[in-house]
Amino acid sequence: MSELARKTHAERTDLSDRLMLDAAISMIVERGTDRTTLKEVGEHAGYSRGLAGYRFGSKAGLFEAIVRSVGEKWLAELKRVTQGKCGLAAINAAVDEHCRVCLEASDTVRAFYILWFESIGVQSPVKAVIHGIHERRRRDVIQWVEQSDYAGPATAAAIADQFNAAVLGIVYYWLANPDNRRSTIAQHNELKANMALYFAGDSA
Amino acid sequence: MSELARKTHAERTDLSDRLMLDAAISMIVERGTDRTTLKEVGEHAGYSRGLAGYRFGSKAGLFEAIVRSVGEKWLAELKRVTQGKCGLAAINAAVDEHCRVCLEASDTVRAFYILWFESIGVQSPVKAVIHGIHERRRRDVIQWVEQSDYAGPATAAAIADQFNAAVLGIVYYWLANPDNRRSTIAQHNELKANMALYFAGDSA
DNA sequence: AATTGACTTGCTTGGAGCAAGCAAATATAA
DNA sequence: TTATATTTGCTTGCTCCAAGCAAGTCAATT
Repeated sequence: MSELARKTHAERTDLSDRLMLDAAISMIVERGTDRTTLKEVGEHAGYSRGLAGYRFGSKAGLFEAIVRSVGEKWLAELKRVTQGKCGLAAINAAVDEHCRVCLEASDTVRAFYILWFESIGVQSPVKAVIHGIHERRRRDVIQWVEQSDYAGPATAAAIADQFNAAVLGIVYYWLANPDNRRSTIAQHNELKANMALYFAGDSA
Repeated sequence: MSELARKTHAERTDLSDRLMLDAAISMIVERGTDRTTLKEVGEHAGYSRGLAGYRFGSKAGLFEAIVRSVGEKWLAELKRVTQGKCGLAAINAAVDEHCRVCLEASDTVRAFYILWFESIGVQSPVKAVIHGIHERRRRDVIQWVEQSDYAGPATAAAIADQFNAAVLGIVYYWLANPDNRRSTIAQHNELKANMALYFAGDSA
């Protein structure tokens, strides 16, 4: 069915969408968002100059589409590995999964986080999507803490913020030093150890 | 001496440099780096279209100059407030100073961190400067830990990485939610509390 | 007086984005 | 089924504007 010939409209757009998103992800990882041009996204995907701009409306629209599609898969995966867990067990599972994905080092995730960080300075559609993802992550962590028997001094929200800040910081250094696998692993482990401190002497 | 008339060469460049850097910082905070143009930086500073490009060589060069100048002042300030301290005291002083600067919310610092985060996706001169700043921060924290009587299980490097990751994560959320002063304060406080956990039961 | 250095202006290049057009796919009618 | 109409995926030609370069002007230095 992947002949050059006969395709339904839906199949055509699905295909060109996928090809262009893949092309864009590669280009973002290789040369950054600045030097990723709509023209080349279209052409690398095997289409014309103009298709990426036409399909996604603008460069920001293209980036938004990437963040949306990757973000959804990512959140679903995190949900899966923490299913039925709470407290430190859920946190550990989430950190492990996160570390695994970083080490896997797919262009997809790298591009996702590059767009995440770059969205900070602009009033782009990407920023809104990221904000939503962040909020969902935050709520998840709060829930894990609240459903556990944690009874320490820090609020669940404070722990969640601390946790998410740490994850983001770790991601930053991972992006900056992609080849230092040892450090990536160590920082994830240290985060788990750090979170365990909250749950260590809390039975009082 | 700030007449329109007679200026020495050094005075002229110093002045135009400052004016253009200020203009650029405002524009970055207001509209993001993308929509900050060399043309408007020059014009907003009261010069011609072309001066910013001529002076800084390129847009990346302008951004590098901003990160350099802000970064130097910033590191000096951090050095000042932690002078003679070590261990948790130094960490607490650094966090307090960091929190203070965030709450002050000067365009300068905001632009600095925006450029910091955006440098992640590119192979820009900014990235190298940021990397240097990060390394110095890391060494500082390691030193603080090593010079204290800390004797817990985590290495000084691990604590430093954890600390810097947390700071960066907090900065991210501060940039994303600039008006939420309570959260900014809370996260800084939580970071101090978190770091205190390392030093709590370590006398063994 | 000669030269250096600050700053400006004119120009080229290239990407973003828009609109008009072409061709393949779908809907409608005989 | 076959013929016609319409929608929709995709392309091409265009305008606009920022980056960056080179040649020029004028003030400051020697």
